[in-house]
Amino acid sequence: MSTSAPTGVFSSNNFILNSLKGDDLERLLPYLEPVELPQGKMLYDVDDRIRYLYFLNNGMISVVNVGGDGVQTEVGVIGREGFSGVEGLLGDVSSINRQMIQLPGDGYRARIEPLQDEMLRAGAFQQMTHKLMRAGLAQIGQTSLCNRLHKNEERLAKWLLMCHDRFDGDMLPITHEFAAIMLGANRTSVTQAAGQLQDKGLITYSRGKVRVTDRPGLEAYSCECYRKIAAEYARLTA
Amino acid sequence: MSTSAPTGVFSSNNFILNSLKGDDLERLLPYLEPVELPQGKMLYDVDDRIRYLYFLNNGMISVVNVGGDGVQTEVGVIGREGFSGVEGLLGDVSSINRQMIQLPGDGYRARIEPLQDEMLRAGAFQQMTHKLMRAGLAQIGQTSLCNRLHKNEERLAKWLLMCHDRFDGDMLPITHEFAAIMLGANRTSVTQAAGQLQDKGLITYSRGKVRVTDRPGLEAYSCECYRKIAAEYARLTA
DNA sequence: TCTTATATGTGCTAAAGCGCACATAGCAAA
DNA sequence: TTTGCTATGTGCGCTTTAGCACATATAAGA
Repeated sequence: MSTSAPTGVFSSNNFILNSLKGDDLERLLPYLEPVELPQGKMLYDVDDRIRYLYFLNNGMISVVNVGGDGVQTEVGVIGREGFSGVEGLLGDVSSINRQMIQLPGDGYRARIEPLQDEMLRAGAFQQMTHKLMRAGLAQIGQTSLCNRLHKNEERLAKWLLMCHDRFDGDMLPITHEFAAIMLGANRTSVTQAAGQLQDKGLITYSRGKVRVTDRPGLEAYSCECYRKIAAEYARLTA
Repeated sequence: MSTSAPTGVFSSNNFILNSLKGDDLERLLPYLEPVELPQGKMLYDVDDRIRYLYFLNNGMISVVNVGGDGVQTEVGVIGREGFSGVEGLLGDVSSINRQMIQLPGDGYRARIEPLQDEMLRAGAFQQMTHKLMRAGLAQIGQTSLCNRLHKNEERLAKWLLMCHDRFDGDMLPITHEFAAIMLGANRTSVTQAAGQLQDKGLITYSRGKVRVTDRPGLEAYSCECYRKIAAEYARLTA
């Protein structure tokens, strides 16, 4: 808290912060505060005013839409490849959806105001944000198709891969219950699907811990949506 | 073609063009060409280079994601409230998805280059585009949830309402077959759903013509997604 | 060790929707 | 009028998944 602004050499695992150099970075440094992000922490709920943007070094945010009767579905995820709260930079600071920490981690946060100013400059931050929105549009569109057309088992595989990409280690702290909420599916259906993935030797799990044991196999089994989304984000850093 | 650039008083039903005044408008006028948009015309296919942006006065574009095995689902629609090809303004001119004219109409098109320049200016066009992207993110997210959680009949109602909003008159040129593709559903399932909406007195249809006979009833029957999306776009012009 | 909360296993019924086959009906061109 | 194409109606079996209910197992804490 007290040593909020990193000085001198700055380093981060966040792809966006990492891509900034010179003045583009210098202007932001004073506003970056390190934060710990515990599992379950809600960054924004629907219609909340966005005050901070979060740049993760590790961990994963679930971006969730909420239906009229309280049902939810994840429409996208955010990890070190991006930052949360982009919509706050688009002329209105209210959050479109619910965003919460799905996998714990750490990163930096910055008040939204200096970043709004940055968006008015045709600089590196604006450019990266635009690219990120492009990838975000691709992700959310592909997820929409996936939600409609693919089976729970494939969607679970895809989702575990996306988690695995953004979290250090092979052991993911995830319960069937939570995965079900994210996938917009029934808990028993997820248990069914997870059981099948386990039978195929792709994962093992026990009481809230899912271990990815055969990453290539999981990729092969997942629907093409995983690859399409990953490819879109790979272009960000290419 | 020859009288491409409207001069003097300019008027359009397109909300974005309409919102521009003074210099912000003047800079674009030389690039605007009137276009007719016949049903079925493909504006961009996946990975196509985006050369023109389309500003509709009337009609509707379907934004469609395409799966590995050729299956498709609509992930969003565009009418006079926006313009097509926003992703071309985000650092890469390749199209993320397939975009085609679902309901015929007319409008203007402009080469992408002057609009890319415009995006580097903190002017009215950039501002409107940002707001539009915000609404687009909201639409596509809500559609994703809808695709996952709501029944075909509700989704059909929602889709017909979105068509109705963007097309002049109550008679929509739509076949069950085409609606099925857009909804990512079976043709027979759409026939089933359409039959039920007709039984309820909300629509009538025959051979590629769907007539909305009870608009308020259709709104009441549709899932909340319609209202949420409409509300988000209403903020654009508020 | 005992207790308790939570995570997972499993069995059942039912609904939704797919996928296919085939019938019929309306429209248009010859 | 005839022909043919396209749009819609309909029936049926099948898969997936929802939605329950309840059993069991594991971890954490008293």
